Amino acid sequence: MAETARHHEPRYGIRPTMKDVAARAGVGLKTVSRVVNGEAGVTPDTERRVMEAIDALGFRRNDSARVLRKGRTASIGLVLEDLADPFYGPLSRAVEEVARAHGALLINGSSAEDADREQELVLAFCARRVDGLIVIPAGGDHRYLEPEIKAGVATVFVDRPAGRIDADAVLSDSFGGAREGVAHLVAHGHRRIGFIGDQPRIHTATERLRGYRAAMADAGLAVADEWVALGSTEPERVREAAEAMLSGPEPVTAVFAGNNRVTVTVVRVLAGREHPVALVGFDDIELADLLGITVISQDSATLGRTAAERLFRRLDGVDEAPSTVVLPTTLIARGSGEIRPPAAS
Amino acid sequence: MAETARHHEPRYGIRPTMKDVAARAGVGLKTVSRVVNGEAGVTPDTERRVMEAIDALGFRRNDSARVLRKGRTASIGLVLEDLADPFYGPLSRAVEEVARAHGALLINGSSAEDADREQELVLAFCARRVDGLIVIPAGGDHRYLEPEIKAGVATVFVDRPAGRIDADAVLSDSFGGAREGVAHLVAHGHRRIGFIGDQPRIHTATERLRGYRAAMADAGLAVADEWVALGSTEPERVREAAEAMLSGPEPVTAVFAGNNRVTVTVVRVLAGREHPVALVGFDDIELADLLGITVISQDSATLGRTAAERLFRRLDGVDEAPSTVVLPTTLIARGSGEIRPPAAS
DNA sequence: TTGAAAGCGCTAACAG
DNA sequence: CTGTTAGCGCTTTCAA
Repeated sequence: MAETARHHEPRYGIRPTMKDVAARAGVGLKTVSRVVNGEAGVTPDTERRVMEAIDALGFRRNDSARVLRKGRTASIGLVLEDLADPFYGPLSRAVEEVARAHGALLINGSSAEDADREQELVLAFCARRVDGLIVIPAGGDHRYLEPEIKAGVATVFVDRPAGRIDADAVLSDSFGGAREGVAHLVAHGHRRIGFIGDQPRIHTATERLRGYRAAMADAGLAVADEWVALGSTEPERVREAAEAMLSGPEPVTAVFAGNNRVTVTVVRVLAGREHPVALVGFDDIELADLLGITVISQDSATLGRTAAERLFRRLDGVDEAPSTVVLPTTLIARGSGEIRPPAAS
Repeated sequence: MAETARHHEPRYGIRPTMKDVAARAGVGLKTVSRVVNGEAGVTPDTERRVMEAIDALGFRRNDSARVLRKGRTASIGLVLEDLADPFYGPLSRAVEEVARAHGALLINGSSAEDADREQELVLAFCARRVDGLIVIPAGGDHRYLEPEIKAGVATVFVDRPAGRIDADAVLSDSFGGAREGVAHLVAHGHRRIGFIGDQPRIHTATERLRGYRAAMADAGLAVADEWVALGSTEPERVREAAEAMLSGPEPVTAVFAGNNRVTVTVVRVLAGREHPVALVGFDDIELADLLGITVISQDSATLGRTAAERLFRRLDGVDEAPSTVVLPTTLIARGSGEIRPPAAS
């Protein structure tokens, strides 16, 4: 173990290669490769010697070189909006599990809802030669992906469809879910219902708004402009929007919240109010059961798993036309959505 | 756009290389490399021709080859326990932000609290030649990392210290936080306080238990065996543990929950009970403000950011002895921790 | 300003 | 069963 000649110790930052292992074990380079990759055709004795050399040297195969030679990286890239959002954690984890089952690693990136950043991440992943890409798009134009897809990078969009290209997508039923949620409020006697959602450039936001309008139309109810607020999900903005539609001569008696961020803030606003206001939110939230929040639940883990499975099916060579899967949502009644409007209303 | 000779179209799955770009632009390979990497010494006219060829061919530099030559990958690996746990989302996101600021990509993996899986992930990351590693350890022995660290892979442990090697670590003050939380309960009149925590092999679990015992000792209170339950954070297990210590002849009048998973379940258990029981939980939880849950808050994003900054300082060549940073926790009183024990107690 | 040649560490193809 | 050679796509070095 202890070497006397200090300059013979492995230098810091230098990694042994297969060549080094081969020299130490007194075998050929290819034999080392065989052992490292568990290929057949190596004497147990030779294998043992190679193994010893590997351990002694602390050898670890350089996958960059391997990738360069083999063409495949056994890794996939996931671009989402914000890993810190509790909606994306389970999604990301589900993707990871599927990747793991296929022996692939996951590279992650948050676009922060910025189209340029999305593109930057996607292209960086492509430069790393990920085998496939799962994208929750921030931008609305994905033609920049055409050369990549042509080059064989499998791509699946999740939560929102791709823009201006034909690609696989796995979505939740935003329209249907919102429609059901708003219909639920209508069924409990509400006539003046507000909608607070994310920015209109986000597909799910407009789909949910469409669902809201459909439900109102189904019930023969007009929608006042002041009842609809699309924009950032920053707490201040949501708070202002909520307070605006809850005051004035004709306040709403119920609110439909367009996503988990909005719901959380609306719950806080409503908690500080005298008269109860009904609420249904899109996306389930932790502890919503204890707070009695009625929600339209979408399972983000299923979204991720479904997308990842589709991706690997493509990587396994399945060659069918791109298609879109829409996953159903579930209404979970817990109280807040069953509050009736004040009698005078 | 439309090519008539179908067999002249780029074949599916084949990517253009710098050589292809060079041929098309009528320049040398190195000139393409210069343009792609924004190096000086290229005529604007030449550059334009190269750019055109790049766009026409849909060329994207192969970073595997680049890495093989340069030695650095501009990527770091993050191994955590479970990306779906809301505690790790912000941590991961914070690491990502720092990495981004340093031009590095993030490879992510969940160990699922399994030591073998942790090692598997870490070594896979090392094979990809990540420049650095941020690890939330699941296992207790990290000697397998010695060759990697010797080879120059910067490594920082987060949330829990490394086992059997000397390495940088960024931790929360589990001991001090738990001690403060339990002291808070004592200050509100409690004498019989339960502790429900994670598995004893997890460092933070035992540290928090130590803090609990210290606070009890500080107050001159004995701890009955039935008041302490360490184990899985599965809801059923936590529920059973909570119900056990809340029943019997001498039930606890307050519970200290060892982490966010435990807190969530305990809150559910207590919600179904007749008499109020005090609760302080380690980790803040979304909507805990609305539920009035008193917590010992630790900022997981700060944990991640601090670790990542330290990692990049190492990568920038700072060469000091490994050290441990302990971040303070904050008690946030919201009601559940200020409930007093029943008078008869 | 530009390009030719060498080589990073590995695997594929082929020989012995 | 084992080893040799070529070459993946890029950057480095050096020469023009």
